[in-house]
Amino acid sequence: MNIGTASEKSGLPAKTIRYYEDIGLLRPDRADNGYRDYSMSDVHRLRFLQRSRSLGFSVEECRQLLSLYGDKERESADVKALAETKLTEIDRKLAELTELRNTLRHLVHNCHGDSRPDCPIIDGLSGRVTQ
Amino acid sequence: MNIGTASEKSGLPAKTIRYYEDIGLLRPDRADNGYRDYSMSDVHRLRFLQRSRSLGFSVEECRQLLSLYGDKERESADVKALAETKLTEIDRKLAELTELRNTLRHLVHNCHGDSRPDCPIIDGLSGRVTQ
DNA sequence: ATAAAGCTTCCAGTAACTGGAAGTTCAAGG
DNA sequence: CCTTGAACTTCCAGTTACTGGAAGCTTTAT
Repeated sequence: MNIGTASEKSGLPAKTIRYYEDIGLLRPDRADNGYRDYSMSDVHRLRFLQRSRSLGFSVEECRQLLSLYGDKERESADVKALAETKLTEIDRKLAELTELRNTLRHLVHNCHGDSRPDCPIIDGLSGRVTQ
Repeated sequence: MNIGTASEKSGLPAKTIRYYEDIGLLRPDRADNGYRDYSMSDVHRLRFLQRSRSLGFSVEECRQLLSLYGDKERESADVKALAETKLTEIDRKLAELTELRNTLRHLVHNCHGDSRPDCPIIDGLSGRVTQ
């Protein structure tokens, strides 16, 4: 499929997809006319990149995570260690995101129509800070 | 407190904190010696920035979210609408992050020691793709 | 008193896109 | 068959969000 279709399916702009190719994150085929030709497997990689980038992982982290996806020696110890490191990171992000959501939800439900600007729950937006 | 302390408490490098001041995300006091002087409220803002940036929100989105925090007209309709938009976004991120974690966990637990490289659950890494 | 650590500004460099120009190829309508 | 517009190509420049380093001032610790 052409880059436009891959863009639609992955949720990434065509520009970004070409950029990811430049930095070696994927290698789509080329059709006879010179157009890039994406397989479903390419689209999976792209969709994965879209997701993990939007969740705050760096491109280099994504490259590592993709190695889990593509690595033929997936049972090796360091690949497993990498996955576990990332799992811990994801769990931390999940906790932070949950906290952020709860606070925002409180803000929407409890502060609506209240004209006092010193609503104390707002402090929760910043999470716990070590004093 | 000095920038070093604020850096420790917020989890942001001093460089980044100065940068956030440059682009108008906070305005710490200055001590007589010219050093920046951060209040606990500044640290809350910084911690909030640290969290939301690491979760994939852009600086401009963070600026908006901070307006929820600081806006004295917090009961206005558009501020509430903004909070609700962000809530939806956060819920989507939560779902994606959860999926990513589950797949990765599967990968770690089910594929360890298995030398077959075509483990089908790996496909889950990229999430559902519209065919 | 002096050295090291921490602060200041400023300027340059990097990461990860993003926009636009200039040209080629394809799909649809006349 | 011709043309016109959308989609594709490469290349280069610009933007966002930092990040590193120089040069110099202030504070803290021996």
